[in-house]
Amino acid sequence: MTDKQRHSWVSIRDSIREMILNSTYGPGDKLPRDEEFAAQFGCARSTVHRAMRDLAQSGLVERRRKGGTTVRRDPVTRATLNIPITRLEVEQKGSTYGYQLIRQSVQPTSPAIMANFALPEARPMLRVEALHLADSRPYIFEDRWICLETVPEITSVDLTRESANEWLVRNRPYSRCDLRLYARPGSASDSEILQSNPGDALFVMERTTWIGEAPITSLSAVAHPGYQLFTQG
Amino acid sequence: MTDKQRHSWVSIRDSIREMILNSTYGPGDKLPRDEEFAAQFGCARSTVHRAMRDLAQSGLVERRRKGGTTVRRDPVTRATLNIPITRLEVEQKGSTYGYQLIRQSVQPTSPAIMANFALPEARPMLRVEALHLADSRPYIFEDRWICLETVPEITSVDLTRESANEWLVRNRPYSRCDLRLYARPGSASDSEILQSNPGDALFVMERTTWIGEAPITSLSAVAHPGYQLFTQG
DNA sequence: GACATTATTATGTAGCTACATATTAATGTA
DNA sequence: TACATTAATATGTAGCTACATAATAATGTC
Repeated sequence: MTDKQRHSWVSIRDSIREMILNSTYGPGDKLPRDEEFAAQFGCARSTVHRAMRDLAQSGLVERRRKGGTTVRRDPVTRATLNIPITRLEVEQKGSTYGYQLIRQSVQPTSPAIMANFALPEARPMLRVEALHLADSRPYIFEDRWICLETVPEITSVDLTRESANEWLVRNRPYSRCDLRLYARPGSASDSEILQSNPGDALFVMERTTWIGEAPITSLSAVAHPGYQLFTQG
Repeated sequence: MTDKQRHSWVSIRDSIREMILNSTYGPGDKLPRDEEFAAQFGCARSTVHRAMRDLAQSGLVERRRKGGTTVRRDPVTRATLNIPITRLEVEQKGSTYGYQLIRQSVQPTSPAIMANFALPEARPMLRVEALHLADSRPYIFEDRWICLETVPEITSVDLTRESANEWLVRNRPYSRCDLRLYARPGSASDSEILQSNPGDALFVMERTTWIGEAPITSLSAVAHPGYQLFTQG
């Protein structure tokens, strides 16, 4: 009678990871088939499969049907960013949240926004410029474009009271989100809105979302000097 | 005889997501049990389970044993960052990669690095300052600390030829990675190394990794002006 | 030999059962 | 009433079978 202890997929995953890290299998090598691993570990193929899926998702191995599983030649660092509603971010730091609508107007899509959405032609969109505050100090300034064809209800929302950020996130789940992060020097208008000094280094988050193929919103959020973005382990 | 078409977990997930988005279930609401959904959709509980796991991972719902599944009151945007080896990043842009070791020395941990690792006391570490180049132009400058207790072999690696980035990623998989992103104005030494102008806005990525509880490396990578970080959809 | 067709193969998914685990609700006892 | 113990419950996981799918290898035809 063989030893029939239960193997968790986590322990299987760790065993395989260990083998990769101690060079039993090196970069580019083909790993045994799931079934072979299952026999080796004395567990079911489904358990190996789950372990492998996790390793593949974390970027350590690559899987292809028929092709089998190979150790990635060039491992990537994968990190998950958690971007909450700005109000919550502020409140979780123990600060008081404030919000201020600056401008709002219907405009045809600018070339930059068309590029973000990969749109071939301009569409009518609502452009909303607003400021998020923490303890009455500027926190994040957002310049947002909302597609009126996809989100017509936005015109009947009072954006002086509720931020477009909050309304959209609560009412319009998205199926795809593109993110772009970079630094840029603060302009004169930045320093006016964010009460920063001209030439300050500003952290910019550009975010574009779709539901299916339909564009929802594209925005550039400029944070106050000193802002930091973390991963949540 | 009931209609026995196969339901993929993806379609089940999308159906449930759709219900949440069209307010069949609102923020904070408790969703039916997996079994009930399974009966409703005419599929197995395991299929609903997989759909739910995905929704939970993407941040739309929260699951708790016995507590059931609830729609998150405050949805978060979750994005996965793909951070490849710097050499690959450069090569994938079609540029020629270059590498240059600037300084290397054994030092006791600085307070900032101790904080990154959450270490109670200083440990001997190898500090490596190096520059990554794209088409002979500065691309990313990294200031890296490597824990000698966890990675003693690093002392026998010729870091003038191989970057610590590459050696570590190939030889030392990690189990935990903390990431911090921010912008900071370039200092005089930055502008010398990165050939930037003083006052340029620089994008900084701080990365700290562990294997189990043991610290591996902590680094601050400063990118050349104009650098952008993307999510890979 | 070039190209279309047909096996082969390893991963991916759906469905089932059984049991594990965490957490809440119910119950019993001082 | 207060607190410990026990039952109930929804999700989580392991194992199994069967079939789907994609990609490669083998084969056949001109």
